[in-house]
Amino acid sequence: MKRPTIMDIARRAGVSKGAVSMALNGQPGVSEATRRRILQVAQELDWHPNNAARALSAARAGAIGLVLARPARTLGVEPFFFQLISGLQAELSERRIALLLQVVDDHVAEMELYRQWWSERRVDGVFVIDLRAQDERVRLLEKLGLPALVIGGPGHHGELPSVWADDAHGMRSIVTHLTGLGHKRIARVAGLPELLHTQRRTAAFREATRGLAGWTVSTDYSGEQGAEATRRLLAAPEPPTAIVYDNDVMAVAGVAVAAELGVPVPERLSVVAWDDSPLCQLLHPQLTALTRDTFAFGARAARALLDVLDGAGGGDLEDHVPELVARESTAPPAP
Amino acid sequence: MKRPTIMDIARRAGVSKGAVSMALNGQPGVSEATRRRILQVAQELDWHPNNAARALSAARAGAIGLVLARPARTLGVEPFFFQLISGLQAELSERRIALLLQVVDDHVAEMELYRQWWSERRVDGVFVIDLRAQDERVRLLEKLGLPALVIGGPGHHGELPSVWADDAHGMRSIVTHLTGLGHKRIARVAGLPELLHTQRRTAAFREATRGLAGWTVSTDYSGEQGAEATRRLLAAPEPPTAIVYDNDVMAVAGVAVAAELGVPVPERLSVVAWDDSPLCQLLHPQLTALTRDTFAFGARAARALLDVLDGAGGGDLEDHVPELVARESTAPPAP
DNA sequence: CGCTGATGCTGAACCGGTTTAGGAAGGTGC
DNA sequence: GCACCTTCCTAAACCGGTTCAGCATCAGCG
Repeated sequence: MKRPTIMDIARRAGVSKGAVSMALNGQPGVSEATRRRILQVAQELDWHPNNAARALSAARAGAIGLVLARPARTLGVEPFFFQLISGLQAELSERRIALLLQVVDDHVAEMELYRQWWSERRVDGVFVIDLRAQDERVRLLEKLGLPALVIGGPGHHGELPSVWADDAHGMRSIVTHLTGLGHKRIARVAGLPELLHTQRRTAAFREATRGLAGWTVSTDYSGEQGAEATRRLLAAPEPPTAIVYDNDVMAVAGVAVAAELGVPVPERLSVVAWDDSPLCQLLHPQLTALTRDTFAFGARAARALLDVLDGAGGGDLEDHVPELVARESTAPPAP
Repeated sequence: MKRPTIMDIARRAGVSKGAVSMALNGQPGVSEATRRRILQVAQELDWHPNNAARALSAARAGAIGLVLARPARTLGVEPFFFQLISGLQAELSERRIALLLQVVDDHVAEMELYRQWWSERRVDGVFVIDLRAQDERVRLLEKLGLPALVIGGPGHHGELPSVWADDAHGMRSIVTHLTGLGHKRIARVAGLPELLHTQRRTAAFREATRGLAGWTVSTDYSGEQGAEATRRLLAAPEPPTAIVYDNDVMAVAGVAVAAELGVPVPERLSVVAWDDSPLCQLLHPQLTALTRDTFAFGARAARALLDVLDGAGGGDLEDHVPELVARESTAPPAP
């Protein structure tokens, strides 16, 4: 099949290609009558702009990049990312902007990719996730002048705009729920300690458990390490009566370990998952979880970046506060 | 920061831009000495080709598209897709080809997107997944002449090349394992019945369970429906002694339901998952599963599509046969 | 020595859009 | 009647690459 170009339209409508371009982009410079005629012809021919040509002359790529730099093994299982991507996508596709997805091994490769994308003009901007303290990526993106939106703030994202949820509030609501039930020995199985949002949750957890026995162990977010951490916690001389997990996958693994060790949930151990997913409701008992609308979060993030590209917006944007859904995995501790 | 163009290199090397282009692309037409000088200058200036310009003149987009047309809810949980995408990616990025990912609601939207991508020349080709019988997408792609690789054959993919795994063999190895243990009442919780690979597995299952009590129930691949199906199966007057699940998520849900109903696994119910994942090893008992190297499968698929774009290859390509890993969730049936 | 062919390079056309300088036509003010 | 301003449109330049016809240069050969 032959693709029609702007010249084909111009010929059929009996005008110059410049006029066609103006008409199709809603620019002033053509009469209303001519504009209608041109649009009519464009529709007849089923014309769509050649993306490369437009990108070349208008200096926009029509694409946004997203790099995932967690090891594929830990990624695979987390519903969070797919929800986020779906949300980003939903917003971008309305503006006919594509999402370039790339999975890399580490931050070095990620930064190399930013350089490459920038110098090839492949993307108009990028989403940055899993922010760390003094994150090098922020400096690089600022230096390159590649528009970027940091998903997960606040703080440490320099001049880049960011969208974030209130981790501290979420953590407080979890601990309040547990202490309300009477728990005094609360452990937390955290995700990657170098991530900023992990650090914020850790600080909030420490603050909220002041006066109680509260301690945090770190993992890489994988189910394996979640299981391993749970095993160690429950084997301690004075095991916790409640465990808070930093994601749903580790919580599921934790419940499995408890069952294996003969520790009934919630009778002798309460479990809370950060991030909800169908998984949490499949299990027996169903997991108490902190839910957030990740799809909507993604959509909001995409809109924020688009605003930046349009020259508007910027700065920090706080997302809705996540909500705790109490299910069957939390109960008062055994006396 | 200012991006250098091919003209900047030409000026600094004292040659024409045509010569620079030839040198950088390894085309004949320049002497070895000049080529080295040009490459040297390009490196000094840290030049990278402008993707849009290259796409416009060379009529290649430098990108491959992948559309996911399952509802986001069922997608989120499956490790399979992330593994597949990582594999595709790994191969594509070596050739500096980007992956465009889009999540849509249904096949209609998917086909619309193919039209759009085609007319905008956004991609050089696409991967097609979740093939159905008499799939309309195949006809559309053939009509458009948009290069495509069907992941999951054989059959029903028209003239399009395809990469696939032997579902029938996998199913036979599962049933053989179960009958070898002595099972005579085997149920199967299948995925979406309209998908071709589901149909192939169903046919193979029927064939392999000939002479036994074997039956299949359909789901949408989600954990919820997997749980629901399990509940119904176990409530029957003569429940199965083994259940084969079409993915890991449903198998996990099934085990949870069994626990809830007080049916011990594997003593009174054996469980096998099609597709392995860390999830299967976290559970207690660990799940017997059919494992395949999805990452490698993705990489192979990407290579196959690249071959097609290069004018080579085509036709059917069979992937390695998946392998059954026996763990703790299968055992002889209760007497 | 003149012819042939290969080699190495230049200059220009081209891909399909966007943008801008400028010109024709028509209306307005004095 | 003439200067001046809008409105609507055309022609051409431009984005940054690739490709190709054609021109010099030089070696090989009869």
